[in-house]
Amino acid sequence: MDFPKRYKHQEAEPRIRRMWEEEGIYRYDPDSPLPCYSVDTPPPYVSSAHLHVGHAMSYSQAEFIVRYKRMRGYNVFYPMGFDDNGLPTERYVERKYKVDKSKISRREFIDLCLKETRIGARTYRDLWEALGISVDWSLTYSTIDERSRRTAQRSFLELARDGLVERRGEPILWCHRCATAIAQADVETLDVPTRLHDVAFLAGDGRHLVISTTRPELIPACVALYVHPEDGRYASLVGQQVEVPLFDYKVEVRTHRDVDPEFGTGLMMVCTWGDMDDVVKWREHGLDSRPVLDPRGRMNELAGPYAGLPIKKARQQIVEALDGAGLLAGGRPLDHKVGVHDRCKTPVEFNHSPQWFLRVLDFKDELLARGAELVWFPEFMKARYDDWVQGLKWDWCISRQRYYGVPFPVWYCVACDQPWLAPLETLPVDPAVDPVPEGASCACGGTELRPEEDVMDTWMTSSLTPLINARWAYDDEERMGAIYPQSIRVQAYEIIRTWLFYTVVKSHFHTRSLPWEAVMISGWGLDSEGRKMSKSLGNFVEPAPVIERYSADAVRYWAAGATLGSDRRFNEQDVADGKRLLTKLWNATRFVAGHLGHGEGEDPAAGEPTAADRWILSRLAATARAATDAFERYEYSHALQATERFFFSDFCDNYLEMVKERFWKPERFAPGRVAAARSTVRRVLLDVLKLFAPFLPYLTEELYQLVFRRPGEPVSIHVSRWPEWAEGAVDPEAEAAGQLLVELLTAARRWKTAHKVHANFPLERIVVSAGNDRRAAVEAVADDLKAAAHAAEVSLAGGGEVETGVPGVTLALTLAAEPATR
RNA sequence: AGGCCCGUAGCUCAGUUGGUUAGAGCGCUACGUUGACAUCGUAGAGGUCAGCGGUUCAAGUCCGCUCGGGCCUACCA
Repeated sequence: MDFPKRYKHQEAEPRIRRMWEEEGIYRYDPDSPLPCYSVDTPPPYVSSAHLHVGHAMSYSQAEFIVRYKRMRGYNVFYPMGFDDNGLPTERYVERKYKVDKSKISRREFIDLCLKETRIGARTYRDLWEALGISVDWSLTYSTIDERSRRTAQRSFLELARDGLVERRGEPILWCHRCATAIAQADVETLDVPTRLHDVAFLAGDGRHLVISTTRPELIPACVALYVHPEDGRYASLVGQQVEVPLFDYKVEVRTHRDVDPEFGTGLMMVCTWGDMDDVVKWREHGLDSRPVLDPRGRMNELAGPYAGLPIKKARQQIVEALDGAGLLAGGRPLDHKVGVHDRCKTPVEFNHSPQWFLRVLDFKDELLARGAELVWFPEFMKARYDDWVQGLKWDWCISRQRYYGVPFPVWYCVACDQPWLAPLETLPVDPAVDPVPEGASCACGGTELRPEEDVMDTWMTSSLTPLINARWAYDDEERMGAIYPQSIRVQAYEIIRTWLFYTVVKSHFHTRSLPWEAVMISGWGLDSEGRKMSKSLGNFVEPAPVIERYSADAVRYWAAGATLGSDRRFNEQDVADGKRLLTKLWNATRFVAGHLGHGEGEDPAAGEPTAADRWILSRLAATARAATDAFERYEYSHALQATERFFFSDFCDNYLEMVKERFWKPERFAPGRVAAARSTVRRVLLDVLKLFAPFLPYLTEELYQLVFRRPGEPVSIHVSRWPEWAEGAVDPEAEAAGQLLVELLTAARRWKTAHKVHANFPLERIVVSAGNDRRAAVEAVADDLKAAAHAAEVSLAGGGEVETGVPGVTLALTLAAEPATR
């Protein structure tokens, strides 16, 4: 048999990949009678060029499960998507081409986005393919393609029809850098060292009323001062007007129970809108509005001499002016947690403008119930969902003042400003370029319409991935029935509050169901110090060179080491361990292949099995069961661990040593014994390869093709059947016998080591001493012991002096010759 | 401030529903091999399972508290 001495992954992996592609083994078959296992996998942002080994880790982990399910006989529906719309892409294009939306036309900007999108998609696909991710590329979607636009627009129209989407003007979270409204989920908090300034307001009696603020630039936006209603110090001031420092107007002193009398001086400045508290009081008490910031974050004319300044500059100058006027009473540093836009880290402000909202606040209970209905792997990740839903404060703002995204299918009546919604049959539509649909007219009678210019939040589209996959927007009932709700959503934990939550929302409203039956949450790949990988920290490990050096299988091996949902540090040593496993598998198979003969040993029941054969078959069954149980719990790492332990310890260290003699000197054994060795070793090794196949798809495929595949058998190990075991295959008696055999063999090897001879050194005889209760057991393994220890004779008698791991059983050993001394 | 996760050998981590003497890989030391093995085998050193208290015949595992780390959420105007 032509079996290369070494496995060369650089050559093998691309070749095997081509074979998979030609045979189409990962293709979804809509006509298959098999049960469907459908996967909703994250469409990565293609524009960011930020892939590191952590991404390789989480995609691999999900894929272990997919491969397992495929081998269990499921008709797998596994599409990849590319998320190429929305702010991340825009931000990337702005940075790469040094443009922003004020300097370039909408059309040119979108063209750049599309261009980057295509480049990014290619990079991503190359990596997923190299890693051996078994997606069906014919099912690929992108979040800006026609199907996704139609799906997102239809979703919008149906939600609007049902009163779940509405257009309202209110203070909304706003990013000045991106010049757009954003949603609560787009905000993250950062620690920002800042300064708390004590500023004096002037009461009518000339008294200084000192308030503490981190936002002195919002003094011109001040609309009231607040005190606690029972704070005696200020009782006489309530209802009075006080002078705003530096700015020539007055505000009223009011009361609110939220004010903490212990904080600062117990006086609180309320502005047009520095934070959520300001919004609440503004709404509750009908306060005036003094918005001082324009949409780009500059002070407007209400700021008087400071008009035109950006926030930070205005703050600095106003502080100086206060100081100069003797109105700065003090200050101290403060570690402030500031809400920032997650995409650009710009502090979030409030802006009052009309936006589209999807109502979620009224449905918290229903959404929590959906979360409880979903099966979570691991279970503890559900808490993140519950916490997020319970903490929601805003309806979902879905409109963005941006260019590159799915347009709203909306026009406005020029006469009355009411929105006019495009009919379903026109979708997808882009009001910015498409003509107004024929016959469109407003309920007020107006016929002149202007297009909506905003685009949708990117999550409006990606929250529909299960419905995009199911071709919901095309009323494809066959596809819908086959794959929806999907079997599994796979993703990492940081987007539970966004992607997972929003997808649950959409499916709840559109199909009154969950989008999937279960969700599998992966952890993060961290650097060797346990830090998050990032370009700025310089701890970014790109997957491609690691794959090149150690193979994709070895990278996957590393990824499989993280238990479900937990983070894993990246160490090259772990990948090297994976490479070592590949070498060991290669060599073990090479050895076995050399002794299988041709066409022999096909029948697992052939021959006369020895105790060793029965033992390894029982261990195999136990291992397959453990791995299968683990996979059913999505604990891929436990499945690998069980398989690896069996392979190294039971199979290589012991069983192969036990059968060597039957392979080397078959003439000394009954033919049935030799046949049993061949059939058993073939059976066990094939099943071992199958148990490893989800983790090491390339190497196991190569070995399957080299040694095991026969005409009429599956074209690939990855579409072969997962190992099964018969009732009673795990045989306690066979295990006990094997255990005894291993103990005796170990004792014999230890003795040989002590006598400075190698493990295969021939023995003239082994005399086993055992009590009556163990004699029969020893006799049952004597032949295997003789072969494994390379002894000419094994007999039972008294008087052994060599201890074994079995109480009461001792050995006496005699070398067949004097060891050569050197 | 609240929630979740974590703290086990020098390093990276397993330890299922509580059950002998706490494990693996790597690393380290010694010896021996290399007739599947850019290897392998055998043996060894190395652990107050973060700490304290509780439940129990029995706790790394369950409960409470403390300390330390990470993440999430909410806040100090």
